[in-house]
Amino acid sequence: MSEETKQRIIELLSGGAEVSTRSAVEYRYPARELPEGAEVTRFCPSPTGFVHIGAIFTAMICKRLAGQTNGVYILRIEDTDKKREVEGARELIAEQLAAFNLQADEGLQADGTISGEYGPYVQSDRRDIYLTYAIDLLERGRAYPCFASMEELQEAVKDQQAKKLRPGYYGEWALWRDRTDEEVLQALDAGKKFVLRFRSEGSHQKRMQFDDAIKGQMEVPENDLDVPLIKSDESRLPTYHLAHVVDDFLMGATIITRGEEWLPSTPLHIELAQALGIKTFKYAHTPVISIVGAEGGKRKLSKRKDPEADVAYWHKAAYPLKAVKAYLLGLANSNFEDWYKENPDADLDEFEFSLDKLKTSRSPLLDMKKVEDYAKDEIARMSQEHFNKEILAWCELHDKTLFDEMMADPEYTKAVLAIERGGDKPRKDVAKWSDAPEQFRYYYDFIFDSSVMPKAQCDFVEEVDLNEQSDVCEAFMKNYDHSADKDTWFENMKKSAESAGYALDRKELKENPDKFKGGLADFAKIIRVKLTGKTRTPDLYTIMQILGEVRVKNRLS
RNA sequence: GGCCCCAUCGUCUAACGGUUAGGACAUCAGAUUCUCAAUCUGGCAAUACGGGUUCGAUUCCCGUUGGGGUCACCA
Repeated sequence: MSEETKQRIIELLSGGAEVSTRSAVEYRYPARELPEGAEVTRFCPSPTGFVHIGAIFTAMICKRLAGQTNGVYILRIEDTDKKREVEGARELIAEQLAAFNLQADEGLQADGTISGEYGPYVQSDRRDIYLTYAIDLLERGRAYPCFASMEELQEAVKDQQAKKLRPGYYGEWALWRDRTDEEVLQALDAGKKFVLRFRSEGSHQKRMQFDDAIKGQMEVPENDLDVPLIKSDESRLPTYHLAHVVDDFLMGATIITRGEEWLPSTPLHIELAQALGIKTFKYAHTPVISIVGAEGGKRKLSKRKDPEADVAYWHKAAYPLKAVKAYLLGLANSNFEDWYKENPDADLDEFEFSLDKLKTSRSPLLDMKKVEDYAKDEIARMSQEHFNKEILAWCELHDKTLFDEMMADPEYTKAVLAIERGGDKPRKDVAKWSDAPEQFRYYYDFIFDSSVMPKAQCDFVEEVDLNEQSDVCEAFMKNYDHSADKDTWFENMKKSAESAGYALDRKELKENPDKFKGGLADFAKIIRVKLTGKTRTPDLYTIMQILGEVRVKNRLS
């Protein structure tokens, strides 16, 4: 291609503006002064308004890798696709990462500011930099304009499929790879849009090798695709491929941690780096988190079908995020679980993370039950103070009625929230803060009375005869003494149960089931449901003590 | 379809070529002076299949089957 033609293209790409030379750009990005072995990692989400749980997984790995080597963890925003960008998404990403304690050392910060000397950290702000490298490639004959329309491209793919050939823009299918200057000039004159494509020198017949820090030694065919480097629209923004290589080179990334879905395009990225004359990167392709689909079989966690794929879900349900992170860490490193058991109070960042242990992980399935298990443990271990704070904070935001009731009598609420917490065997019935209403609303008369009958109670009413219910309550109240201690209280309940026709001895009940209306457990169940509207609660004595005599009497009579 | 990755309980996983194939979650049973998801005890539960190599294979090799990823001017 003649110099003249190249100049025309450069002018079009840059819009006539001066474009820096590579050396001028690279001068602004000096080598980092970091200790031996320090890793510079980067997490690069797109601002689509959706943060995938798998992204948190990858971000966590990035942060840990940098953290434990005294390196740098960069948060870069990849917004080269303006069509997909959602307003406010950038802030959302920063906030959600911060909530997981995954704020970056460099780049976008939780408060929306940007820090670091290797910026800009938003790709759309780096357009001219990409242009510099694209033009460098063009000048050296490693890039060329392609004027093919979408239709033509699709046509070609159809053709390839019909001929059972590998689809793609390569070899003889690379429509504009070997056009003459005249043809290019003609297209330019006609004002046709064009993308700047990479001129690959690879061959699909030849094989190449690279080492993946997680997958190990890989051997794959070379890249031979002439992929687009710069898009055809007036933004003149680069594609991911160019942006990745340029940014990570300039920012001094030492390891590219990214989802496994990038594995197939790694040969391309390696060739691109070579074409630019820069050192190729070390890659670590992390497994993708999956879920069992309704159709059966594993599939990628999808944004539309699985609410839990979106990190917003975890925030909304208000799981303690440390637990979610612990679960994720356990997925990544199987020895984490043991470590965590031994160091339950340690900061998760103290865990020595290893990429190596990810080798056998293949798109693990998200196990909500296990996450909840972690969450319950986490909450059970929390200090009472912390627990109260979280519960109240959630209620204030999401259940104002309950919150107001709680605040109306702080001492009472304090007692309610402390039930069966602490000690060796704390209850584990709260897995997320949004469980609060379910767990605590029955302690408050206003809500207990005004709310529709809780479901447990509705079912129960159908099961147990109404008269029987009042008989049981009556019998119970006859012997009820609010000031009695627990043992006495229990003895009194037994007395009441017996007089109402319930068996005290399980064996006896088993032997003569017809002689009794039920066992002591059944008796207690009726009391429990009348008192709380639930079939599962902490122990009755404690509840009654906290509710107080008046409430107990009101509810049981 | 081409290319790539992967194959141990339902799930996440552990096991220098020699283990009664281990753990965690889930599940089931029993225990705990009333419920319970808490606690304790116990149970069920896996090396996809077929060939090699080897005294010996979950482990190494080959094939089959199965699953996943990817083949965009999306990242």
